Amino acid sequence: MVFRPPTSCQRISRHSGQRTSQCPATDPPLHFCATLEKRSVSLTLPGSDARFHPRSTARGAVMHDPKYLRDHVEAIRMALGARGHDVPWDAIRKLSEERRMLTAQAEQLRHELKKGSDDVARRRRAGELADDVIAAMKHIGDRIKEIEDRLRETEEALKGLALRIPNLPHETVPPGLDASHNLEVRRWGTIPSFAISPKPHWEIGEALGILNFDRAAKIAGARFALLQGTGARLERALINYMLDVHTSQHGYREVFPPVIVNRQTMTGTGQLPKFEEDLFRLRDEDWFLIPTAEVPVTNLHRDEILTENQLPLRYTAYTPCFRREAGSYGKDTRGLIRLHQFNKVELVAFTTPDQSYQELERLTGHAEVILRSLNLPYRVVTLCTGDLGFSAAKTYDIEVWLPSQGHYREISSCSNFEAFQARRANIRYRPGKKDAKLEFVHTLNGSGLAVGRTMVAILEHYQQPDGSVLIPEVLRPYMGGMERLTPE
RNA sequence: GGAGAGGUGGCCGAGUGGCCGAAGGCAACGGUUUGCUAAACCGUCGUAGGGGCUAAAACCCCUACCGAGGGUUCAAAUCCCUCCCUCUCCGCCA
Repeated sequence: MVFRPPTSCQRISRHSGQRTSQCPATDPPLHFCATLEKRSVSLTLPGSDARFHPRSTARGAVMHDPKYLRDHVEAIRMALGARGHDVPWDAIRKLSEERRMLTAQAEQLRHELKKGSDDVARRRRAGELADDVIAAMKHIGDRIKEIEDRLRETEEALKGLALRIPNLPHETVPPGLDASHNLEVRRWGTIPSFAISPKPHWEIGEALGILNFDRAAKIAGARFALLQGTGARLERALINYMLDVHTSQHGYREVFPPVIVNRQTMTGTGQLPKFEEDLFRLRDEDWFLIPTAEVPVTNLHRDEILTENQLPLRYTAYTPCFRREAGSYGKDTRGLIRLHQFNKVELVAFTTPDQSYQELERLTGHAEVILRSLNLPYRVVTLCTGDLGFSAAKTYDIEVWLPSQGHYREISSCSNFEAFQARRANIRYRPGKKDAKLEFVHTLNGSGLAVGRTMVAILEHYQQPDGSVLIPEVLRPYMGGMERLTPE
């Protein structure tokens, strides 16, 4: 298996709107994902100027120039390397060409039909008969119907496949197979040494009486947690503290969105169609529980046209998050690390393309501020191509040190999606320059932070030999001045 | 859950079968006027796909789009059906 991350991604300034402003309610637009339009993928491909413009009309996605698409299918496939391993490229290419052909035929016939109809109108007005034209047009109308039926099928098939193509990694993303190839960027804080071996957070919490997993299992099942007393209050304190910092110090606007969303919303941010098995879906409805606030908050501006001077837009949201955790059997079965329901404060940003990587650094820094103020040691790693999520172009994971496990664990994940989500969700902006075309915004988000895992880190770092746990100073105002958790 | 009203361009809002990509207004942009601002006046002004011409644009031609999907018709924003969404009233409810 060969990994070919895009090695030299020279930017070419090209922007192009590509969709109508309507977005079918249950039929998300076709997006060949990828930020290709903004990058020249430097591969040995002829004429690959990296433009890749699917088109969508109210009928759905429609195809264009086959040679063009073929170039791009190839360019994307090469650039994705192993990330594109399970994408059916041949089928995409074949369907693309078919769509191109059918579109051309349909357009030609519609042109004739239009002219014929005008002719009928003209003759009627002149008081002439038009029966011959009417007969001919009737025939053409039937042929159009046939072709459009085939076209519709082709488009649906193509769209279904194209929505499964992941985003392209940014040029600064290190190549690699899996998490072991992630690149550490920086560390902060000192890893503490404990006189006796530090207890895991669930032992600490259960001894304090603030965590109860037996009851959670009774009322819900495995991978749920019950917080009690000061534990519940600490969770609430963390949420409030994080929101306060992000709104008053970092300039984010607080939102509190629905945690149940529809299929189109899930498709806009990239959870669907590929990852349905990771989501909780409501019975009898095309509704899903959100796995992260990224989903509703990024979709705030779906199908909207923003103005450049509105950007950047920065939102923060506290929501519960729900994940099936399918395929994680046996991992992190104890404690608060991996639950079906957990709390998270999320940061979401919309920017112009030229600012998004600056924004990624900024946003990551905002998440780090929380850890620093809690005095929790952490490191930042850049995910390698093999570990990168489906929709992301670049991701920094922030990992907090967990004393009981003796290693760093993810507590935040901050990503730039470039235009990938904006394309799927049709979020555009009008550049300030006169005569400027509409462009897709860039979207970003990051946890700031995962509340449950922050609780884990606090319990473990602030545990005392007598079984109590000190409350970090910045949280004390949120705890009624309380300085220490003691057995309840 | 019951009854009703409505979804048209960035926004508001006309438009009941052909000359409608769609009047008018607002906003925006360019200009004239102006001490500055404002006002007035003139002009431009939807999006996407394909093709032509280009070094690339501009520009020209074709096609699609009036909530979504389907139907009737030579021809649909306009007529019919289904669905989605919004609003109002009634009932129920945190």
